[in-house]
Amino acid sequence: MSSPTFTANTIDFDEKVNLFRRLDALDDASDEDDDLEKGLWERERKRKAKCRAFTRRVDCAPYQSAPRTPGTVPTSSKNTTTGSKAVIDLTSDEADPVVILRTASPSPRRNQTAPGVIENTPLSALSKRHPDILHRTASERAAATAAAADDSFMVIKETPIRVPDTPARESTVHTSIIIDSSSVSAAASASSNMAKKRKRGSSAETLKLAPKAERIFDTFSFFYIPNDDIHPARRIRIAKAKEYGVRWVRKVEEATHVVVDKNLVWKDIAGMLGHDGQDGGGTDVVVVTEDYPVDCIRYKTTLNPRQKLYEVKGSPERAAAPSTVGEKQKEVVNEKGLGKIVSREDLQLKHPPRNQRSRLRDEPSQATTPSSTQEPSSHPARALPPSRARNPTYPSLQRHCTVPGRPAALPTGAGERTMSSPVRSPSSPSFPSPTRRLASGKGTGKGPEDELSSYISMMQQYKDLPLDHYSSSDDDAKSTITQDDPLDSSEHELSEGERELKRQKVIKLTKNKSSSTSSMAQNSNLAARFEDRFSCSRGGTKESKSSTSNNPNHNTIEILQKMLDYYTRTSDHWRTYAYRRAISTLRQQSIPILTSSQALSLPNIGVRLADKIQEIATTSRLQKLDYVTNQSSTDPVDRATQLFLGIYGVGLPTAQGWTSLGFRTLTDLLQNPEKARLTPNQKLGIERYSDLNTRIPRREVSALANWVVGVGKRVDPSVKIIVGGSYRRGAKSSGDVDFIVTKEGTREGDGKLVMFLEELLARLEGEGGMGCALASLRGNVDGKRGTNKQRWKGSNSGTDGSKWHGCLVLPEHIANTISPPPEQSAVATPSDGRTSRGYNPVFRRVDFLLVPSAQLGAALLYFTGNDIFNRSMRLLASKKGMRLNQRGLYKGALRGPGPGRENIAEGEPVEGRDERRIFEVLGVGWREPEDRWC
DNA sequence: ATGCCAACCTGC
DNA sequence: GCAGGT
DNA sequence: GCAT
Ligand SMILES: Cc1cn([C@H]2C[C@H](O)[C@@H](COP(=O)(O)OP(=O)(O)OP(=O)(O)O)O2)c(=O)[nH]c1=O
Ligand SMILES: [Mg+2]
Repeated sequence: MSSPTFTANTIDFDEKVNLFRRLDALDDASDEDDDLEKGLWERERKRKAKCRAFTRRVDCAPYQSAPRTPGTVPTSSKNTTTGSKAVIDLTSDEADPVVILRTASPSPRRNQTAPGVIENTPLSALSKRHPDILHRTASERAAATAAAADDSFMVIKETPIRVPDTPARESTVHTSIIIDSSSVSAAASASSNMAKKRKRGSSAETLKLAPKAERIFDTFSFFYIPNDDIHPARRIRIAKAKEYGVRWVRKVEEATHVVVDKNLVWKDIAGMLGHDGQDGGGTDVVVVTEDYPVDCIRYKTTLNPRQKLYEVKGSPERAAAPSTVGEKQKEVVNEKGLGKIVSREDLQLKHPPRNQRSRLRDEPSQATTPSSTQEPSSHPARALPPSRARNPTYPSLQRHCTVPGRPAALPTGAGERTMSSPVRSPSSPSFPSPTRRLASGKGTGKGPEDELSSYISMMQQYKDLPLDHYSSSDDDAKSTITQDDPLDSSEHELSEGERELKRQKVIKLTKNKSSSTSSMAQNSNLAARFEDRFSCSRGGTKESKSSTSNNPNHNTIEILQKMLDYYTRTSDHWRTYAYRRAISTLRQQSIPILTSSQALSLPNIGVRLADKIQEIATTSRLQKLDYVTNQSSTDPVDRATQLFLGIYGVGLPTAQGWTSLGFRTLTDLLQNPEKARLTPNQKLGIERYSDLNTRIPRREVSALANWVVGVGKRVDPSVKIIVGGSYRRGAKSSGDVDFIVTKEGTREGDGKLVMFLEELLARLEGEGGMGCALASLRGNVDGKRGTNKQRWKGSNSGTDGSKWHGCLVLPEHIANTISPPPEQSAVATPSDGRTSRGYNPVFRRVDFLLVPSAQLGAALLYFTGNDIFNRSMRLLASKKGMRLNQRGLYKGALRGPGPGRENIAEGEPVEGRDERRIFEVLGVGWREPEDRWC
């Protein structure tokens, strides 16, 4: 990407270029333009394309036909910005901007409805006392006066900048061959590893079954391709799988799974899959690579075999890059590496690449005591790929870390400054392992722990080779003898030996310590549990997020979190994803991460974030964050974008569309209905901008909830109303109130709960809790939607509306019962739309979830959140071949592998009623609602 | 280069 | 089918 | 954004 020509301090603020364009330039982020996938991700692709169309990046010239000059930015309506202004007060706490709506016109809040009410909004309808105000959706109410159609507001739309939509994608076919070679060599080296283990493995010929509970393959039968155990690697795999209960069959038809050698591609095996070879495997048999059983064993779980991870190359389902068998197989390189011995879980290092070419061949120390692991190979640089390896004691080398595209024009790059300054004394090496290792006496509990995690790391790197998780001491004794087998590929044998030796040392150590209890127990101690990699398994309290936390990287995390929040606002999905993961690993560290190389050694932290981490650690600031913060609070367009994003019902595309039309304030929008095309909900969002951006103090949530529950009890005492959401997690303030409504005996489809809700809402309104509906229960009643997917989603078929979504106001008499009353209208101006006296009615967002009794557990899980926790749980479920949604946990759900991600099989329900059981089935330890902050 | 990915719901 | 929401 |  050509370097941008601006400097940060010479930005022309009048330039009608929005924040994101500049960020992209500053970023030198290579935008991932092509998502071949559809659905949400396809949507995202289009969104990005559109965003770029708005921002018209002049700097990515290759594809655009005619780069437009900045002057051609549509400045359609500078006239609309006159007259009024909305001011954001960023000084208020909790970062909830309070917007004061000022208008030039003397009586902005006019007209015959209630003061402060805007025509054609839910509120206006409410104030006119429509009888069914709570039951009809806003649009229905507004239908009568629907605005006439006018010209499209997407003026920008056809300033087509020819977004580089799919640049040069065809080349992937060829490049894939090269990619192939790497994986082939990886497989080959793995195989050679296996060959080494053959001798020791031979002792395991006597099949011993794992304990029954551990036999994850009990109902499986594997057909291997090639279906023999000639190759030592495969023989061991097969034996291993058998120990976990698999049946090794000789005919494809009898198999539940076909396990394919990694050197084979689809077309090699298509013929063996029977008549339907090219039909995508019409039969039930599942085709996986050899990695699948290994991973299942490693995680002691039946994983979802349909993940891309386990897909045979060239599979027809997803048009994976076809490739001839990688005959260009490179020479197997020495893949010793793995110097790190002392990584603890909290210091877990990145897995070194498989083909690491490290030529260092430090002879392994032969001593058997743990302290002997002190050999130089434990230097962290060994764990890094050569291109990344650097001498951590030379600050100047940090320049290697700088992003190539980082604009030189960046004003006095803080990163540069910190790097040239001798911030890091030699006494603070980037890798703290020596001290830690010294601390690890052999008798202490810590020493073995370090050794164990090094073993874990090795397992993860060389997961291709099945490990003797529960091999008996005899096996180990043998293996120590036969550790080196010069049979194959002499060039890496020594490293093999080293690795082997270390592994065995670990095993010995373990055995010494835990005196060979059930060998499986050892295994579970050794292997990081599959579930533990998901954030839903890790702790998380609201305190653990707050600044009172004693996390050593607290400051870094906080700043990175702000970056995450920023990118979330920009809907930059994948960057957000990466930040989340990086922050997650950072949060697990027990020591401060101070240098970039230190950070780089951690998983999910790459060069860009590592640089940022170092910058934060040394300067307590992050230039880029300062820049974007300043930008979004200074630049008029960015300010407007942020302002509009605060409107309920407005997202980034809409907000950017408005700023492109020249709108800058809320009144701009209200005064140009033709162009702004506000939906009814958006009108309410503007009208109640402040209300809906104000968080609700906990005690007020309690008051509101008590009131609602009380009224509900009078409607039907057998209906249970539970408050979920952040309130259930113990939050001190909530953005809304989430109610779960359920009743024993209710089933999907019977309209009992719907009727209850209608009655409840009517009574609530009658008691002064005026409100409005934002989205009503539609419930798939009308057959408008009949596609397969929809029907599947709507397994809540029939008249089962499930969620109601609207606003309520705490009635005054209820509000008065709150201990410190909620601010009696600071400026008691009677003309200000306040009810009377001083009461200041605030619209509060409220959600009702109607739940059949058999789904209460899943609904609680869903509605308690938080959102990240939910997504983590659901991801975990899907990785295990299950599906989790608000109705329940399903087993055997198949989500089509392809980009379409259709739901092949709904799956059979496993659990929905008991929240606790869902945790159990998923293998996640129970977490109290208070501990579900992720 | 390309994958990564929660699973739904309503409004328009 | 997209936008916005939980 | 990171990892492969
Ligand atoms: C926003 C969101 C919520 N949820 C679930 C988890 C949430 O706890 C629950 C309610 O949603 P929210 O009310 O939006 O979130 P919250 O209650 O956790 O936080 P607050 O109201 O204080 O802002 O719905 C999702 O599953 N996915 C989502 O994207
Ligand atoms: Mg909530």
